[in-house]
Amino acid sequence: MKQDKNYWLLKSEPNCYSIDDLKRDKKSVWSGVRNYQARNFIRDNMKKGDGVLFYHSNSNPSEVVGIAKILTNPFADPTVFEKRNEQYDQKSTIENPIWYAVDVGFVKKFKTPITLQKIKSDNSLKNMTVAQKGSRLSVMPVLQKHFHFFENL
DNA sequence: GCCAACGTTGGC
DNA sequence: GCCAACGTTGGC
Repeated sequence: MKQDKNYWLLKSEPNCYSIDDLKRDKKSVWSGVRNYQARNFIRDNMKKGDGVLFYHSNSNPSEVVGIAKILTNPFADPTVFEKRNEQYDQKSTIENPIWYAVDVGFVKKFKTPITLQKIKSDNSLKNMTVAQKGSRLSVMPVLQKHFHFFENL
């Protein structure tokens, strides 16, 4: 695993879990990811101390609303073991998990969010993965230079 | 292993 | 609500 700090964009639907929820809770378990590509990012590259852009998807408008940070290294997604969860029956164990989660901590909420439209129209931001057509991943890597733009807002 | 059918995501 | 862009499922 690389030593350098990595940066991520995490999507959440605000009516499900918003930046205000994270601000209130201070931290939250980022669980329930059931996409293999997103899983691989979490499992293989995400680690304690990484930076996070918090993004509201399916929103009006969709936008980056704040900064968060990764508080833990990846661990077995606990929602897999909930009996009423449809994932309960699969062969995911603590020793050999299929799905992973991390703890995410609140850092700050922007006074003015950066809309997807703004990202797409900004020459230095428009090549971000989130601005690309058809990108549906809920977890995606972010370049350091892009993270710094948001961090310095 | 191919691929059609179906389900989901998410911008608009 | 529409639909493009995926991902998943299952018959063959």
